[in-house]
Amino acid sequence: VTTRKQRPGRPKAGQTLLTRKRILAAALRLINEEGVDRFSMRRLATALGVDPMAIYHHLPNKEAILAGLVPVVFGQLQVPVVADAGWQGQVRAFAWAYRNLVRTHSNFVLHLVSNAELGANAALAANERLFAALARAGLPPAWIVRAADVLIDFLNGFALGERSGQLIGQPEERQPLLHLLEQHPADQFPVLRKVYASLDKAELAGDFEAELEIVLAGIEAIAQRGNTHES
Amino acid sequence: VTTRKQRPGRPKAGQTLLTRKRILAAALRLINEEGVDRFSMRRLATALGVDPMAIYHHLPNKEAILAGLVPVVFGQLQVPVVADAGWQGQVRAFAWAYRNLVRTHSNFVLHLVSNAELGANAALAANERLFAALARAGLPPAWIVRAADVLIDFLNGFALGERSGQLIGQPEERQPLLHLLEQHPADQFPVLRKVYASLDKAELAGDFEAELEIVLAGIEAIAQRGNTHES
DNA sequence: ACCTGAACACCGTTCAAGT
DNA sequence: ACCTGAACACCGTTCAAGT
Repeated sequence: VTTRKQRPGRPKAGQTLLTRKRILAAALRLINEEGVDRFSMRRLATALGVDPMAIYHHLPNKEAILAGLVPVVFGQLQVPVVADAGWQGQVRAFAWAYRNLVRTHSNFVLHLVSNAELGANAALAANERLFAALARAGLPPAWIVRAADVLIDFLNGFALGERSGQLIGQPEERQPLLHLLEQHPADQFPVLRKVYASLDKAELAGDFEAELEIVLAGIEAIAQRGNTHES
Repeated sequence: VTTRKQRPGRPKAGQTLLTRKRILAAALRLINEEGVDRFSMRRLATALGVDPMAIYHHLPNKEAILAGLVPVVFGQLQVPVVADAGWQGQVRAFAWAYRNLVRTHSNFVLHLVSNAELGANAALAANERLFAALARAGLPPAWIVRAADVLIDFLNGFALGERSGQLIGQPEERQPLLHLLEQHPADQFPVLRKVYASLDKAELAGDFEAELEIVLAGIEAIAQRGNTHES
């Protein structure tokens, strides 16, 4: 006779083990800990102490879990109100709040950036504050949208660079790139060598404040062009 | 007696079916056609008309295939030499070349952006030209690196937005966002509503040239600050 | 109503075997 | 040397069954 397998079963009769909320919370924790790639329905079920298929009773599929996480994460975006600051101060406040958010949920936001559709919901809540700040700069509507696009692209790109070595132009931890440079013949990439050679150690790290300043300066320049050209 | 399965076998004796080059070319074609997510060793083998395991004789694993694709793709980055242009003209030439590259291989570059490590190699070839252009602007080394970071973040972000609806601040095809806006109560997101309402149809599309102009204006402003503050 | 478990159609990769 | 095929440890998801 074969031995019976131990079944989990319900711990308390009539009581619900799983809820949408509990599933989403566990999913976000898993994703933050080990990334979206390693996140799976089966691992999520194990983390919840439940059969993999139990989840499907509360959320239709894996995509729905990721979509459900969007408002959970972006609901945490808290832009402080800075009453006595100009539009640049407002944009800075937004930028830092956004950066803090994507830092604490970098694995998930990373996935959003390259997938989208998911992000449209998040876009609403995030953009409202940013648009308001940019409107204060006196930009015409079309330029508000463009400035917001450039800023968010920068914020996402910077966040991506911080967590993963770097790609083409990501800040921070530039050592891998320097290491690669050493492996090439000395006559290759002269400009890169010269620039990096003249940086001190502190300057090798990505400087969020400084790079944000470039974007702000660009927006300001456009705003001023509008003031002199028109009205 | 069961029937024997037809075996593929080698078409011509002593002749090599697979090469690293052929595998990489097929992989890039597959990725361009259906994305990195749907790309698998088994599908690649099918496309090559070969047993899935045959590939492992030429490349050690899936990651090696993606890594091998980096020089293939970024080797195609061709920045035209614009002799009679200032630094802004040089940067514009780079920006357009980069944009064209990521457009034709958007699925792959998209994957690079959120993975990195892979990209360090690509970074070298791409950044050399960009750094040279930025050096002409009279920027100090630390600011060359920052300006390059901001520009590449913008270029990657814009490319991402073009191919996938949009995330938080991606350009082009803003209809999903507008659609979402309509589904919310009319008193929510007043600034977003006002801005989008005053845009005409043409302005709803992302404007690469205009957004690039913001970044260039920012870099220029920083370069001029340096000229007046120092030296 | 809520959960389980077998099943199906997929993955990447190892390893022994064929030619 | 180069390719095959069985096998292993995974996936997401459907569906019938249990309580």
